[in-house]
Amino acid sequence: MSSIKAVKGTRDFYPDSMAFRNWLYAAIRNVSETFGYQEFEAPLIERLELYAAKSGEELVKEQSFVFKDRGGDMVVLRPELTPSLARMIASRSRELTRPIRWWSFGPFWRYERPQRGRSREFFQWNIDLLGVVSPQADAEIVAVIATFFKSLGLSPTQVRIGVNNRRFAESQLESLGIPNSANTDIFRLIDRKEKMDEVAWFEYGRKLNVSQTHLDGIQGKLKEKDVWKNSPELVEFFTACEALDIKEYVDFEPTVIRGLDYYTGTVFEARDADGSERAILGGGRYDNLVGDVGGEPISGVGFAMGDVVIKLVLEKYGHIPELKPSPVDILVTTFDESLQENALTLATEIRNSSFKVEWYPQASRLSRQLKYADKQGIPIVIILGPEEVEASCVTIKDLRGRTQEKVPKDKLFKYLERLLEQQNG
RNA sequence: GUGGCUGUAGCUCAAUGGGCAGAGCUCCGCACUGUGGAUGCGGCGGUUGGGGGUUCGAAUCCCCUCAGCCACCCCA
Repeated sequence: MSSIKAVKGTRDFYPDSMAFRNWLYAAIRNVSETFGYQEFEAPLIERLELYAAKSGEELVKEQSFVFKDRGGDMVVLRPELTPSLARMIASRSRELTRPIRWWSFGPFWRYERPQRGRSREFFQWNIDLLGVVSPQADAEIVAVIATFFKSLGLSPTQVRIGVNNRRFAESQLESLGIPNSANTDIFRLIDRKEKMDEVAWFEYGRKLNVSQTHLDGIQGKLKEKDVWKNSPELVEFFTACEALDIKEYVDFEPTVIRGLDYYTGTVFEARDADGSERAILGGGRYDNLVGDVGGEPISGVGFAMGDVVIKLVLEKYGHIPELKPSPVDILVTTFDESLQENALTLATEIRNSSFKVEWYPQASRLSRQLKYADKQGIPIVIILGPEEVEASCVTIKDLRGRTQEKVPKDKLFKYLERLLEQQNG
């Protein structure tokens, strides 16, 4: 038990969890690039003022790591990426070719009580499409999500993407005679609908000074799953989803509103289908964000996904593959002390032919070296003992099939190539 | 920030009502000096999260504190 503990809410990434993180990163990169998005990164600390403009007030005031630096400036460990993105876009807004498709994967911090699905330091995938305003653009971002799920083996019965539109929600409220000025509270109320039982929900509504008539009206509206057909914007959105072949993942969900204030149009979130975990990701369209930090207004649509909940969901459905700890495919054993140099030379030769090779760094018993290869998930072991040296060959053992063969040195590389192709194929 | 549950070996957990801190797994060694996730034997490993209190005696009871988990809040 070490006496110095890790900071609360942080996680140590030992090689096995690092392997998962990199696997997830690779899947994210793959999907992002499939749709033409370009990777970028922003600073991990920003000036406090950057978040003053928008973000939910609470996010910065209550839930961020804020410090005074040595020069006396207030800085924040970034709790989210969108303001940084907005700043970066704003400061080059004339020279960036539009549409802008950017994505990023990096660490974020929020000063909250850690619990299931939530830590104080987490990794987040952000992806945004800026400079184009259309339901089709919104649908593309949702298609990125669906494609991502598909690529991980998550089926439409396992995960769902709920979509709504804030402007449409506002018009629905107007039709009930609810003034726009009440929207912040009402949106919060709507956001809770699925999470509370009916009695508690009405109670909460009354606390917000919403009349019984309005509460009944809202409850009624939230039950109508087809009202989106009255919104041309949503109709176009769902038509685009069909063209993008993702409709099976997507629902109209009137209770999806999202917490952050800067969303203006389409909003969406993805959840585990049975709703037992917190939201996997959330996002939507924001119209004015870049203008708020001093650039020309540019509209965008995007989302953020944390690494914690998606991992829980993938674990739940058994979609995380066996990730082998070692990055190499080949282990060169050391037979005995006298052959140590031979082993080193052999490992170097193989490495120089651009294979990934690990050398066993001492002359332990052979069974021990084989056990090591097993545990590290290294599929191929090369044995170079006196017999092999005598015959100028090596023994290549394939741990996957429990087979082995003596291979002349001049045919070694071809043989290895063929073995490893089998693995990838 | 509020409330609840839990902290015992690297990990998972035991320890009758307060009476000698244990087991499994892991790790290391040996059986086994040319061949694997098996088996057997042995070994390493602990201020019982930390601090204080009650007691002849505390892993056990009480208080404080820290951490983890769960719910709220909020959200990825």
